Amino acid sequence: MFFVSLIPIRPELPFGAPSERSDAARNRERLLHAARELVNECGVDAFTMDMLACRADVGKGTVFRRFGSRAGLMMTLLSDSESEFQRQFIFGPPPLGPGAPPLERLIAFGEARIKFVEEFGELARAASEHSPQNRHDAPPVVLWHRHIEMLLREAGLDRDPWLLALSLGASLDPERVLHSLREHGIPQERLAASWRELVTRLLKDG
Amino acid sequence: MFFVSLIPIRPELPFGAPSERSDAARNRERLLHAARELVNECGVDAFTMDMLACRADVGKGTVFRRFGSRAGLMMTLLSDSESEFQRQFIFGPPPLGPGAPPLERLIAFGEARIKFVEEFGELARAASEHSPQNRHDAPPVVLWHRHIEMLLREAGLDRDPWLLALSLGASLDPERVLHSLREHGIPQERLAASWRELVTRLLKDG
DNA sequence: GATCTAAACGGACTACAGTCCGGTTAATAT
DNA sequence: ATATTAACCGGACTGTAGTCCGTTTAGATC
Repeated sequence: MFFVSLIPIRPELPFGAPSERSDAARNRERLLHAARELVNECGVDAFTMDMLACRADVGKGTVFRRFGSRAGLMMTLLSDSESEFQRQFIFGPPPLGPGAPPLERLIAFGEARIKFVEEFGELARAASEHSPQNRHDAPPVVLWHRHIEMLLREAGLDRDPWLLALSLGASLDPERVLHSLREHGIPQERLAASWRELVTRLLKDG
Repeated sequence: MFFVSLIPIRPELPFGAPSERSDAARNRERLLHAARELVNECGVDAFTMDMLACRADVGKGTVFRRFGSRAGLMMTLLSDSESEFQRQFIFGPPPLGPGAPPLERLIAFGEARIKFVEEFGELARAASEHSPQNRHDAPPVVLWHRHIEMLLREAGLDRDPWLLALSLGASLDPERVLHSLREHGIPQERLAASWRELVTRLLKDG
């Protein structure tokens, strides 16, 4: 059994916080506000960092100092939703949260993730674009990967559950799921059913 | 049973080929030669289209007229190896080719794909970068996706084998496999073993 | 309040993919 | 040989992410 704690998506101020300067704080708020506005107005894909700098009335350098990259900004925008999702599968009610048998939790996890992607997929995809590092090793990704691994272990799959979790996780990748939903028009329910089928077969008789 | 034919990776000259002009042919050769040279010299990631145009002593417009995009060029560079891979799992000897039971073919397919990525992964990744379309719907991808689907069907998995094949395929995605190999230092054999475990469990008692 | 300094700022600059369009040329017809 | 023309060519141009560095300023110290 592990000890899992919520992982902050974008750890602001690494440790002994020398507390943010007031102008910096003001600009961060302005930027986040403008970013949300712009994403609503023209969508994630048409959104550019120049537009953001302009709208927030701030220099471009400031934007990048704050968020590091376009992907970093997207992560920040996603951070609250991602935390909420984490909260649900770690502390929430069963079958997603603890209390249900591992197979049921896995099924629920897939379903929930698919819904998450339906809602925030564009952001999530943009958050890992142009960076395999972000895609595979970002804190939230690592966390739900470990979650799957733990459930596999509980279900008695002891043959390299880490890699197995990686494979399962792959099929829930935002880009893939989004592509199935949007490009192939596959309904959420069918994706969820396929996931259920997959993990059910996998966990059958330990 | 389907009728499968080799899919040309980059269908040169769409249909009623009006035959390429001689200067165009010359330039295509020059470009391919220069591209291979440059990829060898500085690696896929450092490779730029400007470098290519310069090295081949050709205008930039010509490069893009020929290959459409960076990803398109990478596909072209990959095309021969990809065709060879296709040949092996469609016509080659068992267990990869026809003749072995589906589970064994599936296992062999994963192993072969992992080796392929070990060798050509950087190219393959670059060929689908910046384009979910390329990543998921490029002809070779569609082909091996259908191959997996067929094997699943043969093995008696009739519950939405198309989507199941998509999920399995996801774990063989070049970017993922490459990331495991290079970033996490996971040896090829361990990936292959995990794949074997995955599909074996999945196909157990139809 | 004056001084100091590290942090934050802004916007010009670079790198790269991809587009555009006026000029050139290979192939064909005459 | 000459004319014709559709395909081809080059390279200047655009859009966007990300960097750099001289300037400004918040906030702490005296």
